[in-house]
Amino acid sequence: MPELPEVETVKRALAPEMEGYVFEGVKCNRKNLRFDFPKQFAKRLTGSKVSGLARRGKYMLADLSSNETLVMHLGMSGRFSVLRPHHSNKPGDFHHDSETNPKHDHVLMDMSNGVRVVYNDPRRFGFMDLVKTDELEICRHFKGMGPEPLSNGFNDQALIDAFSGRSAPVKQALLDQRHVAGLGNIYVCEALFRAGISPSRKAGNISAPRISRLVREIRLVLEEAIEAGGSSLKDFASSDGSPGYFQHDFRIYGREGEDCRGCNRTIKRITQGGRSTFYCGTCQR
DNA sequence: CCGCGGACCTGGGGGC
DNA sequence: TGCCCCCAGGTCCGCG
Repeated sequence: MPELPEVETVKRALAPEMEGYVFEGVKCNRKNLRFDFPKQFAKRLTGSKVSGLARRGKYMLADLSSNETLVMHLGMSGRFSVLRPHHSNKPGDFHHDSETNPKHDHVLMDMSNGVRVVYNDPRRFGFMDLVKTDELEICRHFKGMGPEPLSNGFNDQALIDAFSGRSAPVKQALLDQRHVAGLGNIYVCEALFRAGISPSRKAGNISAPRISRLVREIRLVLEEAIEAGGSSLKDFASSDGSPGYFQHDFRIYGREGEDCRGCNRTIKRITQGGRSTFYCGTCQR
């Protein structure tokens, strides 16, 4: 369920388990996810140290001592689990995460601190890649990607410029990672509701003050979601360290037929670009 | 270049 | 119990 806040939460959960440690063994249980794994994937990782974890949009990045960066995308259903050796002391005997079906455990990463990081992804829309670190920004994943919504590069003028002349509905424009990075179906719905903007309105037809409001609400909703992820992380860490995903309290997403919090009228659902959009026809114009 | 529709996958839930 | 349809937090590609 990975939009920006979920990926950020996963990154924060994995950082203490991976940063500063070496890949001692890596195993792929199949040759591809959405795409083939890169050539010699496991071999190129093995023996390299993770100097740091980072995030760009919905991608998680692990900078390596080999001067490559491991690029990871969770698609729709990707999850990481952190497994620790069983108390039995038997080497290789790992506690199992009951939440996920082990037949979708596609990548196993054994770190030098004894932790095993497992990537599980039933739908296999996720993928992993290895890119030269100094070419990260020009690689196919990030070339043309828009600004980070929580950075200074994302501001009123940036979104005005990005939307200028666009006839696409603002819902679609916000999902386009070239305009702003990291938003997905949920947080686009939430941000548009909070900003009082109809998802069907043409992106190029929103006044500057309303774009300014949208910029502010995008930031706020993402910050709140990251905050919620941080608190759910504490709960998970006490059990098996599995990052997991959290239920944020959405105001509009998934609430078709319920009363709008703003006006008590019924929340509607439409389809845009083949995906559900939830909105209030009264509060959003 | 832009916008749109389909493709890629598996699993869960509801209706019959 | 099974079957069939719809739905799901993402992107990539090819068409007009």
